[in-house]
Amino acid sequence: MIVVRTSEVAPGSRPGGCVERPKAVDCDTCGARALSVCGSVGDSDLARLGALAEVVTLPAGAVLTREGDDAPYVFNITSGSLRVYKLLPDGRRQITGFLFAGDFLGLAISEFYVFSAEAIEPTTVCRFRKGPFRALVESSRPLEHMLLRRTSHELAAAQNQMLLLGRKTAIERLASFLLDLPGHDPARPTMPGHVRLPMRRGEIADYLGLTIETVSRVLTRMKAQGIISMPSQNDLVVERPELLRAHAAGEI
Amino acid sequence: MIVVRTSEVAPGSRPGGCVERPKAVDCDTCGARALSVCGSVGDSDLARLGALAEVVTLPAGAVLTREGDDAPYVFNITSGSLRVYKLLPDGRRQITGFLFAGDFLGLAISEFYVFSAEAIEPTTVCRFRKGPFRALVESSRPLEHMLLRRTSHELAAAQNQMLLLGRKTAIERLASFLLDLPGHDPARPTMPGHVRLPMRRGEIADYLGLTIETVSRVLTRMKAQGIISMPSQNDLVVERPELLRAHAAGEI
DNA sequence: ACCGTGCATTGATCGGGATCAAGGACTGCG
DNA sequence: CGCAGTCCTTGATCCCGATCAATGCACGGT
Repeated sequence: MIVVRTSEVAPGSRPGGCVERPKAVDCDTCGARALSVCGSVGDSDLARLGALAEVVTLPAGAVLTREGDDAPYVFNITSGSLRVYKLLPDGRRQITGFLFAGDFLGLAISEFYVFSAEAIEPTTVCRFRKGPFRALVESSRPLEHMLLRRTSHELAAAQNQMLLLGRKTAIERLASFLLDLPGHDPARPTMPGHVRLPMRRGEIADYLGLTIETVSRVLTRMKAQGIISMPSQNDLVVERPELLRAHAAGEI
Repeated sequence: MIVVRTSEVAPGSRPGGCVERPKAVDCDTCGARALSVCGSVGDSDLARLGALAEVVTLPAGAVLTREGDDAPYVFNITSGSLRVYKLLPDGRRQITGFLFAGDFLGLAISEFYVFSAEAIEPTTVCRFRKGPFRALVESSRPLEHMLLRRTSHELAAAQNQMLLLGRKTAIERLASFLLDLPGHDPARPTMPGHVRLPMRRGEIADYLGLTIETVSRVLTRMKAQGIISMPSQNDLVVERPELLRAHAAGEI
């Protein structure tokens, strides 16, 4: 039995504090469409999707799902970011993933949520009732195909995370994490190597199977070695991507 | 950088030693059919599946796939067991799963294998060329549906394994592992609580993110506490399932 | 400007599991 | 049967990351 500092458990969460403002949905102007499952369906199916969708606006810390609760919805993130996690009875937390605009939540469909999900920052999601959504999936071949593709990719990512959690050292975990974050694709018009860290140290720690202190120490060490720099606590610049990649692969 | 005892890396593997004996396939008499994706398709699709299938017989230690290799096949296990794993360059190994009769390998489909897979004991699999298999999936709605269901379940299992690897203690990991192994469903006519361990200690260790020594010590401790008994090295009886469950959940 | 609060960093110490190192047990084979 | 090879168990010691404990820092409220 391991006692966990209670402040680490879902720090900003306010049970039931999820502010919901269902609005009319306009998929045509949705910035996340190209990134999400919605981008794979034709016009008629998109109209049906839009008819099913409710836009929900979440303030930072709002609870979207709670592990074990009845699961009436699946979600598509349109902006912001979420933490998805599982808890042990004594409060130990494993964050299984961070979700960003375009990501889909609810692939591991079951009668009950098998994870909790909370907004890290102000976030908007499209919410679908599971029943009608399933019916739409039944009738839309491209949508089901896209879901299978996405689920397969998530599974592959999960297997990489198992390698990380089971066998990598602290610095290798951080290096892998920083490379996986959005912000490395050269297609984007942002500063190259610039990575935004919307989550706190405690969330990084719970994602990587480490503690806050170790995360902080490793980041400090990386700064000292010139591998990264941090303009602010939540912004990071990869100065030596090749070193980061070598660490991530366990080659150093 | 961490040096790994080379004997731990794929101990019994013989590169290229996969003995292949393609035979005519008779799905009707296949004992694994009820357990596998094949069980979900109608007679006509089953006939097409059977036409695509090649039965491959693997001796213990044979290599089925190698991470990074070109991936022409997907597989369905009909008997025996496999280890599926990923390696770091220095030989550290993370086993992402053990597969048994009825399990499907190749859900995380890509152009290249993203994992290695080897037979733990004498094993038979049905092998399908990826292209024709995909075409069949395209044309069979129930098959695609079944694949999505299976992939979703695997994803949920992977998330549980992340919790295990990131946050559970050694005894909690072993307890969870023993409960997840086949042999606990009351439907089966075997001795209740009896579990077969076809894999070696080193494989259990690499699955749970531990070392051989720790696995051995924890099993010894569990025996001393009367939670389990071990008639032989590869056979285990759960004497106190409620204690095992409490440990697995992290409640002790 | 001054706190108060929450998060991040840094330092000192601890401990669970890794590593190092023998033994012991099982299995197949001459 | 004896022997070799392989795997498993057990003991001694070590070390990476956890834990305990301040301190630093940014921001918001008054």
